[in-house]
Amino acid sequence: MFGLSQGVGYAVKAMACLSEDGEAHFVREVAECAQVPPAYLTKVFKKLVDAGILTSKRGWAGGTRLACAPKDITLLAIVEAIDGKDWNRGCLLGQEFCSDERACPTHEFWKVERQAIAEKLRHITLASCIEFERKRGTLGSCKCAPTGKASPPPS
Amino acid sequence: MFGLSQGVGYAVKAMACLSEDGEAHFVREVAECAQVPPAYLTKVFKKLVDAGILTSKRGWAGGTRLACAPKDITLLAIVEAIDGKDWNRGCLLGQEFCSDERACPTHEFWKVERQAIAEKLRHITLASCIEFERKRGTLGSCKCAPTGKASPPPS
DNA sequence: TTATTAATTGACACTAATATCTATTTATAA
DNA sequence: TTATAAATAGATATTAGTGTCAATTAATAA
Repeated sequence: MFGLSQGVGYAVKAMACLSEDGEAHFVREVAECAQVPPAYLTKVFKKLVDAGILTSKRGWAGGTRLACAPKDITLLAIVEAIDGKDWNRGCLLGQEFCSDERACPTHEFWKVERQAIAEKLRHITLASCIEFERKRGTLGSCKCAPTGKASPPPS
Repeated sequence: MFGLSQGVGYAVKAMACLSEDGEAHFVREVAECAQVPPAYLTKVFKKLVDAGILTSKRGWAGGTRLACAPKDITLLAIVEAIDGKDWNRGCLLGQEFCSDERACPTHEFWKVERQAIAEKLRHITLASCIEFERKRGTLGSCKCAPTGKASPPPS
């Protein structure tokens, strides 16, 4: 009721896994590594691909990978890709006709706050999230880890 | 996706109408004045009554009124009544195991921000909302206005 | 006591976010 | 070319918030 969508949380966890080696990985592997619903993650990844944050390739030896370095992917970009550009628009109290000209009691406060939140998300990159995810302890032990890149099945 | 519930907005508008004269009014009158769905407003009012913010009386010449003066009703109390005490709990990025010990990149920032939001809502009272609602121009012309108290039908 | 009134209660739609499943499309190995 | 693999697309299920409706309960005038 107050915060970002579940999809954003899934995206952050999953992309932290992808950050490990910069290689392409299968959605099901990433989902297992990040412990998020695999089928739902395909929908989340689609939005990130459309936003140009991830790239994907179909078919044999396909997969999904980061479009650029983790330090160049901001949380704001991820949030906008998943929740839309208007994710933090609107009056805190939900008043339809709240504006600069006719301001609700929280208007000025909220204008500053939501801008601060957006700026914070703009300056935190995916790189910062890796350390957090590492503390989960699973990052190095799943197929997304450098030692287990998305290799085609043995021929 | 990012903000308070619709119910909070309805509550603020409706209680601003009730603030006009401090008298009891019928839900349907308040709903018309505030231009919110009447049937849904009964649900919202029920939560406010349970929280002790409104009082209600059934039957002939019944109605709903503020339990205390507008200046003594904070937005925080309204929000907690409608969205629950945990309305701003949890990690901004939705990470289940985010904590002081294992902090996500937004943890400290968000801890400060959400506290600031709660404090802001704690110090804004319903009295502050009346002026905003007055600018809508409808407050003085509906049955919630002082001249049109919830009078029993003419006998 | 009886009728009327309005809040209360519970059951039922509608919508968006979340979540799953199947079919299709695309890319590659063989 | 054929078979296979994996993303993509589309249909459907689930849940919570939103919203409506009808039956019930409580209060008061008569």
